[in-house]
Amino acid sequence: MRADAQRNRAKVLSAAASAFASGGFGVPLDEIAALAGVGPGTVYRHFPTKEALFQAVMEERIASLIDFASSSSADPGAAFFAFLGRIGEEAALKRDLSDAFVVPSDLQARLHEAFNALLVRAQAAGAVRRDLEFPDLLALLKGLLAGLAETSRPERLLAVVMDGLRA
Amino acid sequence: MRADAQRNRAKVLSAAASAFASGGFGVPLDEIAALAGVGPGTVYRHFPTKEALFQAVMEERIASLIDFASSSSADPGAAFFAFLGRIGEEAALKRDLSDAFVVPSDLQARLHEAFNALLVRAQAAGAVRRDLEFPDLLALLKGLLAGLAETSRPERLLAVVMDGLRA
DNA sequence: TGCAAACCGGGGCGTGCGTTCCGTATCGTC
DNA sequence: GACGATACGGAACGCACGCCCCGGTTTGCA
Repeated sequence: MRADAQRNRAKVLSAAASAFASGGFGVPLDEIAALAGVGPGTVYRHFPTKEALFQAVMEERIASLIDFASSSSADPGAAFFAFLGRIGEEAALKRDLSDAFVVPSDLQARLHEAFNALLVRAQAAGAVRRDLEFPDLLALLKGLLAGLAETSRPERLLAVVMDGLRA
Repeated sequence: MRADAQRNRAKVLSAAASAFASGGFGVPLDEIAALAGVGPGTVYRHFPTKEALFQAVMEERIASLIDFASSSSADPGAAFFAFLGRIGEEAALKRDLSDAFVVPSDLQARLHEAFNALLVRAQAAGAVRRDLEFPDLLALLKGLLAGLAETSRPERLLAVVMDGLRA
């Protein structure tokens, strides 16, 4: 790969990271290109589609989330709520995390899987109410994340939902 | 008003009601026109803008909601949760209710006001946790409504949030 | 029944977006 | 230093949407 191409790829990635973080997946691609000091065509040379760019940006963050979920503590309940808290923190700062649950990709699938595992174990341990299935939790989470992005005190929302989830 | 104009206005309103209910505010206006068996121009003859049409459709439903909130029972806590339940029921059936909280209009303002009053009284009565202000509740509700529209068991989500809201 | 006013339909405009194309500039090699 | 391959930029395309306009039709009153 040519040196300038490598440079531009990096610039695009970093511009996309900050643009997605503040505007979510919805930011126009032209805006990302402008922020990177590059034409839209250049973006498309490096990433075949907008979703691919989004996925590239989210890759390590999601992987880290999944790690966090997998390397959970012994207490399933604590692990579940810690994960929820972590997601909440991050979503309050960066708008793109909530889109990572919505925009389809294999990242999304892996994230769902990890989260589902946490839920099942927490329910088995009696820490989370049992009358809740994963799709319900997902719908709730999507809504919560959307709400987190537009309130000034995300901890409150998170606290409400967490309390509601306890068995 | 000419007879055919009256007929068309009614057809547009009823088509819009069903279109908004199943697709939310986002449904293309051309789709509503087609459903009414009418051209887009005709829709704009009767309603100056898409938002005006939406508002016309929601008018009585929102008014009924506000009535429900105002003519509340003696117990502030019960009134608050009954209102929440009512909203949840309706939002589970019709996707447009959640947009009524988002699309700006005087309906939106009146709805917010009524809901805020319920919250304040329920908190004063000790039925709802006090570490929550109206904007927080609103953000939570928006998210919840968005989630309700895409889950198969809306009662679960509603139950979680309600339990989380209790003092 | 005839005529003017009101209304209808759908084609068309402007906008914003994701995506593609291609003439031009840049890079790396001989 | 020159030449081929590679990458760049931004103009252009296709699409979807909200909204407007105008030629033709329908309506209701005289």
